[in-house]
Amino acid sequence: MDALVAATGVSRYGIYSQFENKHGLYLACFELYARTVVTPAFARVEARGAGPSDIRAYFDHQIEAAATLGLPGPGCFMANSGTETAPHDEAVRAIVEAHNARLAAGFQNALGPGVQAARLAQSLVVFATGLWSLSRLTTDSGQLKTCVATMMGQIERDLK
Amino acid sequence: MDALVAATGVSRYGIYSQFENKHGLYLACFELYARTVVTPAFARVEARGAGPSDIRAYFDHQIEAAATLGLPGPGCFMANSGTETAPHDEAVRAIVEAHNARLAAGFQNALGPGVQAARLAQSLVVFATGLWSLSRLTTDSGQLKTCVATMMGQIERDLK
DNA sequence: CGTGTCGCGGAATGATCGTTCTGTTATTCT
DNA sequence: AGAATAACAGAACGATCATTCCGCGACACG
Repeated sequence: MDALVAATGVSRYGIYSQFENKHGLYLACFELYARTVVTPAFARVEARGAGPSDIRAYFDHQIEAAATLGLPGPGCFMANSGTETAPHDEAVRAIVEAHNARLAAGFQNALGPGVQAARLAQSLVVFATGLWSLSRLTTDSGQLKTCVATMMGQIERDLK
Repeated sequence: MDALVAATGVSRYGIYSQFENKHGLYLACFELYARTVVTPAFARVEARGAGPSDIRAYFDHQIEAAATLGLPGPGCFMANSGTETAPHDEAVRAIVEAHNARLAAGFQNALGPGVQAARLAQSLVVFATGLWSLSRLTTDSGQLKTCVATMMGQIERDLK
């Protein structure tokens, strides 16, 4: 909380008058993150008429952004919370699972209908989770991009 | 530390006489985990003459074991530490990166030589990281197995 | 101009946690 | 058997952290 006060310039009083406690603030962060980070980045994948190339662009753009801010980076707030706090916090678990379901739906939107596309979409959620996790360790954005290219190349080949 | 004393039956004195401090104990856990968990589970992938089916068996067996102990489970100690502590702890970062390199080498051993196999192996590391992360959230082992089947199906098709 | 309210900085509070210390018991060696 | 060592349980200490409290200043409004 001290770090938060120092970084934001908001007083403890101000924070505790807006949020019940630290946990409430934490939960509020998910909504903000989903609206200001996930939605803009994922919009093209969720748009009508999206295709596999939009998935590829989504990954590449996110990697590029992370590389610009400096790798290893903070990764994805949703993915981090999924491994760190979700197992001990039912509210967080529900949020992260809803987020993963959103990702799966978005991927399937871009991959087209069919059971095989659904399976691929689910696998892409797994892949994305691992990718953001690795982005917290590696300094090499090229390695991440290669993985995306490999994965997407397989998927595009598979869809034909 | 209290939980550790209660769970192991070892006294604080005993713990602190074997390890310098909590961090030293934590680092020692990685060696134990690698030797008693990773090595036995991953042996068939690393063995000479291994093939893609051994990778598939490795994943399926790990999922089965996790489901037996109860899903959502603890996931993988290496993967968890990679997202949680490695970013703030250089020693942990080195350990987890070495582990990931080991995984990549093992996967490539089972996929055969060639630059494409190397790329697939790297993507499998990403996939595995995401898979253990998801195993901390889901209660459905079938979902995890489906992802493995999808991923391995693609890879085996690609190698031909 | 005075009064009341709001928000602030920062000190107090209470809990938790890693680590150390103390008195006691078990064990080993002579 | 007796002395010395080792190991233990649990109390004590110091630090950190979330949360609350308090005194002060700024601003609004009568």
